[in-house]
Amino acid sequence: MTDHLSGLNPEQREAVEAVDGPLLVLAGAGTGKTRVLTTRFAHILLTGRAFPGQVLAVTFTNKAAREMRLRVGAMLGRPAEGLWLGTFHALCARMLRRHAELVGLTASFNILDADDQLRLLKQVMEADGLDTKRWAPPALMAVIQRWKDRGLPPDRITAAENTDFAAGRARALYAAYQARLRTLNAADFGDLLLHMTEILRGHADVLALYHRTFRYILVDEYQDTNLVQYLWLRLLAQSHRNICCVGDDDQSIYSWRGAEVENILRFEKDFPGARIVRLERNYRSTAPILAAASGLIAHNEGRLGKTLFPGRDDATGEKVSVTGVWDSDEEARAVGGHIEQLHRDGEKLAEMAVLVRAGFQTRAFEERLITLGLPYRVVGGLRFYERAEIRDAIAYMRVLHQPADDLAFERIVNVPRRGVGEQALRALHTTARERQIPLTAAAAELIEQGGLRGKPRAAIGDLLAGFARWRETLASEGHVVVLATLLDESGYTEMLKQDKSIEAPGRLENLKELVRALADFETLAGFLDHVSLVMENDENAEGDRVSLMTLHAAKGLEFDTVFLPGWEEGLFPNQRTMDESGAKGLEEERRLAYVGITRARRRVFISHAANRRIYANWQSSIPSRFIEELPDEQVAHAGSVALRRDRMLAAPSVFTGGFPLAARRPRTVEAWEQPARPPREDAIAVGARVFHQKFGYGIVTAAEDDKLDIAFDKAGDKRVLDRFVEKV
DNA sequence: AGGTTAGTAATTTTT
DNA sequence: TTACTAACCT
Repeated sequence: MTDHLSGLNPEQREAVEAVDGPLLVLAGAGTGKTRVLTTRFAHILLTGRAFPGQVLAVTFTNKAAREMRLRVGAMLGRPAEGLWLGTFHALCARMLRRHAELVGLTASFNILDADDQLRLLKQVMEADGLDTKRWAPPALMAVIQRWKDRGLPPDRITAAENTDFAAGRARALYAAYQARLRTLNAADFGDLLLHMTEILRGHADVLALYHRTFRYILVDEYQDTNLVQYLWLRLLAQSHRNICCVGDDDQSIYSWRGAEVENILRFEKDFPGARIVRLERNYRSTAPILAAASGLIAHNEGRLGKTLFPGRDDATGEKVSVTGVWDSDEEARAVGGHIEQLHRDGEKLAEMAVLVRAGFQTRAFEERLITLGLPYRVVGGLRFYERAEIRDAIAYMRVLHQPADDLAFERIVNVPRRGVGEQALRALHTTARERQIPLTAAAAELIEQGGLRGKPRAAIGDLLAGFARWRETLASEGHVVVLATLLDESGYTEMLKQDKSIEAPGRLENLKELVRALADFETLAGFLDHVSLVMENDENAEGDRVSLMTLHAAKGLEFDTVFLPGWEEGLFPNQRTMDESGAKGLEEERRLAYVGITRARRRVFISHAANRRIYANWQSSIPSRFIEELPDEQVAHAGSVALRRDRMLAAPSVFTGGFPLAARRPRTVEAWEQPARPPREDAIAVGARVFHQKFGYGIVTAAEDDKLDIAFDKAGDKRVLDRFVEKV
């Protein structure tokens, strides 16, 4: 009976066993947070307090939800089914489909992604006669999203709130946007929470239904909740108050997305009599890493206050290394060299990560790793379902499934090019608006009545006939076959085959992958919901590779070795954050630094460059204040003494800007040089046509050992290692 | 309708 | 520097 409790430390055990009443678990980095949460879940079920369907477990990411499901299942000894376990958005979508009519939608409403949202909003703004050059749609989108984050529908926006955008037109535009969503039978991400909260607030019977259903509530990453998520939780928890929130105020790094740390700081006030358990024993990192992280985060005010201490006896280890380098190129070389050295000493590449403040920083490291021949993966970036070709294919499927999906139809009506331009589209829109019918219906009508002529008429007619045909294929052959058919018959694959750009072959591959992915779903509707809610991107996950990602993307992960480059004022802490959010922004940047350091089990390498290229020109920069804030005794300034003096002598004046290239001679350590490798067997000869993952197709112009000079069709002349190309 | 060019802007982004 | 958009040309 208590099997699942063995191996927990006293605090963890307390957090698991305090089942009744409100509980806040303050879980520092690496203190077994997930373990507590899953064990608590299993404990509730195993002690017979609730059936699986009576526990509501909320996470932020699909990944976290998947992991929890897996681990709960393992503890129960059977697959965990029938659980209300998922992300805020997925759970709300599931609930909202039951009560959609209460907010003017039907159960089969569409969930729009960021792209659709923006296009729709832009249309609304243009319809209102707003100059979208002067007033950027993304800016208004952000305003609207912040309102939704705070649980505010248009009618609850006060005049005082409404001054920011386009001289007070934001509220009216918001209302118009919501009206458009309703006519399209669609909801955006924010709506899932907003609608559900409104329903729970306004319909006592629905609220009572969920009070009866959910006897226990578990919440992960509570520090990242926004106001509407908090309201939703509070409504659901208000009768029994069996709510357990797990979080770490020191890891709150999403305030710019509407997250409010105050939610966690206020927990005791919101739930009087709440118990608070602190998890401070860290089982992940060495003592110096923990001390460095703690020393840094201590500079923040307004914390609930936790101190991480080593939970392992063997937690001695290397000091945190801080290195100053001349410029960003040297930084990339140094990091690459360290990675290579560690790899040669037997460390796994998959146990190393380079964590940067902003996405563009990964490029320098990518290039360096390519040169060194070290495999890597970039985490984040464009997700699979966000790629243009995938979104196009899905748009076709959406129209197939739901002919009234105007946004999807608009996306593909001229992709591939069919000669349908602005004119034709405007005619469709006009008819659709006048007759209050969807675009596809308007198109059919216009063709019938001769409202369209020439090329557009034939093209749109063909497309509509195509959809009719594909709908039959869907009925007879199923959704997997229809996608392949449709891509061929619409000319989409042909378009990509004709496309000579570097990306085209990859795009075709992605579409094949999409067809494969589609086979995992029983129905088209199920697949489309998955696409909206579970945008994930797992390719490249396999194999021993170095990880490159932003600090934000690294939250929740851990590695033996972590590289933290670019610790310079302006870049990290980021100037724009400080300009926009002042002292609060700085504290969030510091938490980001804290997250970065605490990702490491054994080694942390921080570096800062004296010169960095920003767009076209070089700029000199000074080390991040966070470096000074690290406790001295935990830090080893590797090689920086000489470099510091060097920098003082050679650094260009801020006023002169650039400096002669000759001064930029890096001091690359010899040991980092490329090790000799045996030549590969299927050696590629001069004149061979090859394909490179990053540079595309090209012709080999020279070969020397394992290095090839290649004239790429698009990317120009490059020298690359032979194992990165394949013969075609 | 579609391709070309000039001008502008450039974090982080769990869903 | 690059990437994207809006105006401009064919």
